[in-house]
Amino acid sequence: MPKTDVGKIWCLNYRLLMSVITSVGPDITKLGLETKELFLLGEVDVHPHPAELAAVLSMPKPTVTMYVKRLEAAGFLRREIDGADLRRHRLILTPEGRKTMARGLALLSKAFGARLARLNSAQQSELATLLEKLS
Amino acid sequence: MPKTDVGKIWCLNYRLLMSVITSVGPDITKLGLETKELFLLGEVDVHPHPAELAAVLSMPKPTVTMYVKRLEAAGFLRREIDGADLRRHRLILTPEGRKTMARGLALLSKAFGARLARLNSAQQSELATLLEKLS
DNA sequence: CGATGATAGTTTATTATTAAACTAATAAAA
DNA sequence: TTTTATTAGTTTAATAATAAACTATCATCG
Repeated sequence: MPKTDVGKIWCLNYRLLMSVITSVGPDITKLGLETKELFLLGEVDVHPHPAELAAVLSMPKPTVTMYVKRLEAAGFLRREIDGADLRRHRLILTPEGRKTMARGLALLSKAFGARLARLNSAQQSELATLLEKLS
Repeated sequence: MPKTDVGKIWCLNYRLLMSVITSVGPDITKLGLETKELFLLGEVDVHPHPAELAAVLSMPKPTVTMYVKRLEAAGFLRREIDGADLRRHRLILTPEGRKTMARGLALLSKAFGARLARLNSAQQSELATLLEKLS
């Protein structure tokens, strides 16, 4: 069996993601946030501190600052100062933010699902399993 | 078996790609190009026209214009006017560009390969096949 | 305790990206 | 053949993202 071309898998995967993002972008924007802001919202429950978010999402800290500022202004999240460490800000999704996040992720799932529809059911499960192992 | 959470898998996959990109970024920069410029170089053989590249890579056309300009200035590719259609520019990798592309993709493969190593050889082939159908 | 180094988050100044408008060439239709 | 509509690529003008430098707080060590 020929050795798998890692670079090729990489490029395919990259293109897939970018194309899904591009296709849902406009619909997500209609919800009142940008795609990357949606990703951030999606991680807030698990990683409520900006520094963690920057690390998990591979974003520079100032980028997180800016997104958080916008998301807060839009009423999707609020911040509390962490009593135990006055430097840290604990981010909390508002009910509105949670609702919007769910809608956004649903759009994303739908778009990704549309691609997935090219595969039969068994292949979809297989792909899910493989990607899960990689993450 | 529970129904797979498409959105969750998608987010995991997204984070995987971003984290790989971020980790190799500095090394790729040392080769004299940016990560996204490398992706572009990698598609030039198959899609030699800027408009196609924009579509395939989900990039706006002006972004391609700018990257091409830089890559040409750096000596990694050159352009010819397509005789059959004077609007179109055919992009061609220079030997130097091809060498640099190979090096960059090797860096990417190495970083991604570390993750991919969690799959056995058959699973890697399977993943490649599935992603190809999705792209 | 102080002092020194590290961390959280922000601000500022710069660079990167892109939407909108444009030129030039082709294709299609009248 | 002249419109008219499309397509390829670029330029310009504006926005988005980020590196570098900063403030404030915490942690460690003498």
